[in-house]
Amino acid sequence: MAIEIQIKEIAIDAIEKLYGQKVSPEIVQVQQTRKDQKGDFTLVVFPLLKFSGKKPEETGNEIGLYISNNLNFIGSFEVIKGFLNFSLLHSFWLTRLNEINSDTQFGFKPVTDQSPQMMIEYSSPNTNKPLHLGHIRNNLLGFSLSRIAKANGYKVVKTNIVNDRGIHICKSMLAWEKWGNGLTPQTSGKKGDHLVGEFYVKFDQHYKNEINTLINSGLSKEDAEKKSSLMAQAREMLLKWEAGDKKVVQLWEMMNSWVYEGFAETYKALGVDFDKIYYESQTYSTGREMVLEGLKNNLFLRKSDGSVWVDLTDKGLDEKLLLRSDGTSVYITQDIGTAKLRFDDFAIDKMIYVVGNEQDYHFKVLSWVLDRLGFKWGKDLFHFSYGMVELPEGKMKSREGTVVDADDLISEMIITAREMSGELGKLDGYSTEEAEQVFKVIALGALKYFMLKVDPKKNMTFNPKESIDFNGNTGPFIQYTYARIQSVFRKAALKEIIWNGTAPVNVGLNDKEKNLLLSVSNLGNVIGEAGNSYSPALIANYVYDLAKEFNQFYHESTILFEENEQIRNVRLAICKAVGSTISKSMYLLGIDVPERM
RNA sequence: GGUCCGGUAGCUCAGCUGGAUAGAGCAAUAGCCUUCUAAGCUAUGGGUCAGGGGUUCGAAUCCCUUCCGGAUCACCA
Repeated sequence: MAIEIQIKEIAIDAIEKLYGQKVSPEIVQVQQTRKDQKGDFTLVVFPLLKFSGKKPEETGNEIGLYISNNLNFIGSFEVIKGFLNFSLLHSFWLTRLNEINSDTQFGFKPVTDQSPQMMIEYSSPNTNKPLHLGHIRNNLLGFSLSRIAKANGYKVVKTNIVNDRGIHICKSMLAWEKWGNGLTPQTSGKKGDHLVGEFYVKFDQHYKNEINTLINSGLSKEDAEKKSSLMAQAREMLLKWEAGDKKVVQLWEMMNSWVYEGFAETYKALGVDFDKIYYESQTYSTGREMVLEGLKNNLFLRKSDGSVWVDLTDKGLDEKLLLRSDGTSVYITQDIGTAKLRFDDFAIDKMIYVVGNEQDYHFKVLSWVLDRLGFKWGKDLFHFSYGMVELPEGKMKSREGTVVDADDLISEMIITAREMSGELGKLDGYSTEEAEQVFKVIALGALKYFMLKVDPKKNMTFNPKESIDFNGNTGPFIQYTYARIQSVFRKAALKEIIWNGTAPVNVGLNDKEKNLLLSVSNLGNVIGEAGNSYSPALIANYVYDLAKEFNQFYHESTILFEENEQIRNVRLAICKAVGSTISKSMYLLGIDVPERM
């Protein structure tokens, strides 16, 4: 049981015994003592004064005495300005340290057949262009969430819905037919998703030219858009696709397969993966059937033009279109179908969608529509909404060429890591391949940590030139701390220092050592909290604090040069616990830690 | 206009189930590599926690309000 809770329970006892009053638990606040004060845990006395009817000093001392008499791990206590500070016995901390070190799953809950199942949807790309910075945030969040959920005892299914059909991919297809000259990823030497993306851009350019020409010939912008022959051809292609036209479907399959090869490469570089991928092309008709069935059951309404709507005004939302007047499906239709297929495929207890906050409204609607269709999980679906990634100049705009491409970014990061490592020259004993592997780990560590340490719901600014640093509050700093610890153990072996892996419990601890133990101990709780609040950022910030504290400790204290064997063993045990905690936390963020760097 | 989300140091961000003197990093300045990795450590400067009101022994944190920024309210996805 967490120490805070133990103190709290005894405190409640104390008030009843001392003052004859029953207090509710939320009034009793136990927290960690501020770093600049003596003590480990603090009971806030102010709210208890009305029960004691005495001054803060006196009340604190009475309760403090009761608690230290009833909890065997309290070493001493003092009352400062209405705060009752407890110092715990060193032996308690050291016992705790040994417990942590002997528990390889410390902080992680086991997953069994009986565990609830959680499905997490993330990534969800369109197949007409390559992944960009925004997708990176999505993928990293989704992947990290899946690991956090698993550490909290969920069976996790990672899923992806690929938006592989629709007008957008038809635009790329049409451009390729018109101006592609049979170009393929092989003949062009380009990554498949980038190639297809280029044709999407090409379509857009030609379309704009066409519109401008029409406008110059005297048409209004609206009429020009209606008269555009390129757009008409793209639409026609979509209709042919829906009708199963052989040639169109073949082209579609070919170009999508290029994109998938490209995506696979990016996903691999990012280190994310999926257990089950759904394709919109396979789910949208199910969605349409469900809407029509709902219409039959009077859950939805059909307007005079034939379009189908859901009225959610009673939920504070608007009317929302579910099927177009021509009977074709819209964006949400596909999500309805996908949801049904998923729940048919898996016994899902909890469904999480990792999707940007521009779709907050969409998911509110989806939730109610599914509820109305009779799915008991509809109301409970969880939209993990995250903010946009912006550039210093503002939003990314493909039109202005300010989109930061995922692949470009990753390779630039690796180049920077390589240069920096070269300058520092610490990997001199490594082969080229080994060193290259470490550069990748560091580069990705920097990128991932940067994206994950920010509160997901906030928009974040990404400065391509300055943002990603390798110093300070960064992934590499934490990785570095881990590498240092590993180095200590390598050196210990070289020096033939014999250590049985445990800390002696009869040794005193200095403040830094105690703080490190506290931080390690906390991370166990934080992992659970992160599971409830779904926040990789929580873990990221805690693990940074731990790494920072360790680096300070490392500079202030000797470890292997410590002559007192007992103290040396305590410090080695702390190194072990910190290293293992860092690696577990980073694992939850999807970040690897190197043995050397 | 309705709804939702944000506003904390020059910049990027923590802290938000109310607690002690609001924290990091970057940037700036000054130190520290013949001791376990200097991607590090130490020190200095930097704040009307957007403004105003309220609740409270106590507010960056909760409530109300104003201002600023973003998102959304499509037969787009």
